[in-house]
Amino acid sequence: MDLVSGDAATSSANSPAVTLDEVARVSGVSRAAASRALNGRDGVRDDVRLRVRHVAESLGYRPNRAAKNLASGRTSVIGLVMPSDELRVDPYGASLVQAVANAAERHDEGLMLLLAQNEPSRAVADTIRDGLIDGVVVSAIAIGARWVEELLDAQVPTVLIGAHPGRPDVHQVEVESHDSIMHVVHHLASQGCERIAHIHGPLHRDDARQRLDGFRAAHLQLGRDLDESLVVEGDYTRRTGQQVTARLLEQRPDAIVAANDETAIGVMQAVERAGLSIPDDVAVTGFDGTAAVEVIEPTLTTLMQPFDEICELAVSSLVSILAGNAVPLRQVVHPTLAIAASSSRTGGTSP
Amino acid sequence: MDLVSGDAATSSANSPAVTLDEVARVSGVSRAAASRALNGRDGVRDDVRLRVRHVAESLGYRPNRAAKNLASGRTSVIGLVMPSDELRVDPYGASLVQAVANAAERHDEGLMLLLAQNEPSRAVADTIRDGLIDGVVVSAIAIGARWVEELLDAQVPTVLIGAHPGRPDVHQVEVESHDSIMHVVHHLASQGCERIAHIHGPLHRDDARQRLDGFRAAHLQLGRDLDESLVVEGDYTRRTGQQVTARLLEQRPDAIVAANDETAIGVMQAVERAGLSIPDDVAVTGFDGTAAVEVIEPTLTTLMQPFDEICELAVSSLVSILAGNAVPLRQVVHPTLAIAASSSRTGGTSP
DNA sequence: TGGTTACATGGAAGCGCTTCCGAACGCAAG
DNA sequence: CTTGCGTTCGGAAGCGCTTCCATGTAACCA
Repeated sequence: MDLVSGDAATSSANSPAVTLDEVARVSGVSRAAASRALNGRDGVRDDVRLRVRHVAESLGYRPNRAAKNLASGRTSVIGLVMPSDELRVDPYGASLVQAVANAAERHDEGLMLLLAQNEPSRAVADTIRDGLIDGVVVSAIAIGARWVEELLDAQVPTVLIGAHPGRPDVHQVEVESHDSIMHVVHHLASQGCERIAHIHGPLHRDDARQRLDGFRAAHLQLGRDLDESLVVEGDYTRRTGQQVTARLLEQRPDAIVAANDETAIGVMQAVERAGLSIPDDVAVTGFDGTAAVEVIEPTLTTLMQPFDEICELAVSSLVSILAGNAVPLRQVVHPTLAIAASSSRTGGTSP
Repeated sequence: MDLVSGDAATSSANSPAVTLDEVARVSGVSRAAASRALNGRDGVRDDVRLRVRHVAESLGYRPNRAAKNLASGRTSVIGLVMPSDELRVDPYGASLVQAVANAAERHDEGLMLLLAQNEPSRAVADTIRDGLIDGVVVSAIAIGARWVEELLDAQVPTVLIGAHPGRPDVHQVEVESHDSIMHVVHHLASQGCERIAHIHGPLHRDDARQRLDGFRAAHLQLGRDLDESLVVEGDYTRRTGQQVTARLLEQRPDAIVAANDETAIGVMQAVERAGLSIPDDVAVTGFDGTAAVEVIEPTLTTLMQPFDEICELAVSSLVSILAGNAVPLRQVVHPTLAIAASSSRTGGTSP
């Protein structure tokens, strides 16, 4: 087996790397002025700024991040914190990572992945203290875990993706759930569904509670009595969705509103296994709009989370906070109801 | 609840951060000596080193990464490069990210996510030149794309996850595919399967070709003539697996070896839709062992990639390369055949 | 015209760390 | 008692950047 000696220690350097000094010299100004010109600080005449910028570009100048960081105390790197498993287990996590990565890139911020295992708050806090990152975006999936609370207490600039009413002091970007689920129930009703069931998420999570409340509210609005045996608990996983549905079917629901897509997929599997047809025997809806729903059959009616919008908002808020600007603590984003085959009965009223 | 548990070690924003100077002063040595002591460089007596280390710990000293980086030219952060979509679309990508993140943490390296969109080689190269990261792990998924080739040419310390025979000059960690697929075919034969089909991946990828070759080799070994109409092309996606299978079933295969799990899941859907039973009418096997297979029914026989091992190897190799050590260019890791319901016929010989 | 304000500019002081290099020391050999 | 060598140590020079501050210049009003 052939070896290669790692002479790579000099990694970055094939060319000698242009420094700010050079840019300044070529531009005929001081390093201080050049710095100001390039960073949009004022104290530089416009023509000088333009000249410096032009020189920088033509020289292919790229500021050394480490130096910048050391001098300014800012890294232009943000962290994304989420439970280690989530990424692998739920497509929601993957969608989130991707969207946050894109948003970060758009804002010219690096993205460091901080997968939280057992006692991550310490690791994250350390990472920040070490000067590696400026702040973090924390996935809602983690909300409720003790380490998240610790992290929030740790004085680290943070934006939460997901609602966390227990911590109104922390910036959060949340997805409207209550009215959205109401909307879904109304849609199902319009399809002629009469016994609409709901598999909710773990109720210590606010999103789960919102969805359940919305489900109830819709029944109230429709003037229907809700059969409580049609409301059961899931845990956002496919497997549980499947198991719970097996039992739930005994209650003869003609529609099942799942709290998320993974659950919905489990529901569909269980329904089909029971020999019932979707949507005619049982309509099914989800929540999230992850890639998983694109490949399921029949296509799943779901509330599409605007991942890009959410993450863009989270990242831009964080950037704003880091810049010292005021940012609303709570920002709400609305999902889109994507009606597909799993809830479209031939006899139903189209919305 | 209480994060600020006493020691100055914990609070991040409040206390002024312990510097090397302080550690040195308290230890009664120069900053130079302290640096050497803490970094394991020699030129320090053992007792001094011990003392300094002890002081550093008791003070809760954490070196400022930016300063370290600026002075040393090393960042202790590595990048993970993969196509932007892959993370969202294929659980393989998610598994990989998670495993790499864990491996990086184990090696005390930060992990920066570099999701490649259109023209990322430039972005990645820039990121490195800016001094943000030392090297990259590149997902095989991207192999073949032009930007990868550019990246590989860019003198960036790189380890590829996946085989890339076209670039024997680049470090790569690959999963053995050829013999593994042979193994699968033999297993299917032992279950009484006689018309074994294969849906391979895009043949510009080496893993796809390896698997196809292994498939053929197994038939040779079994002394069987392979009906070429049983070999069809997929693209590693679920949807295509489904579409291709619909047609493939006309050839009356009694087993389908899919090139990866996503394809296999598509296959299973198509087979069930055709009213055939798995495994008795058609046995199905996959390749990867992502989380997706855990929730599919019937459980899928698959070759489990040792994600942790692969990524550990990739990261430790990269770290080694960065340290200037020699590392084998090609390292091969073996998957495990996990036999499950999708290929276990009641009449078959158990392995 | 003088006196003020307003702004543009460059010198220089760091940011916290690594590392080169010469000083100091100890010790064996000559 | 010297010489020479190996080792341990501290001084100091940066790494490339930001930013404070003193200086210089032009523009303004009275």
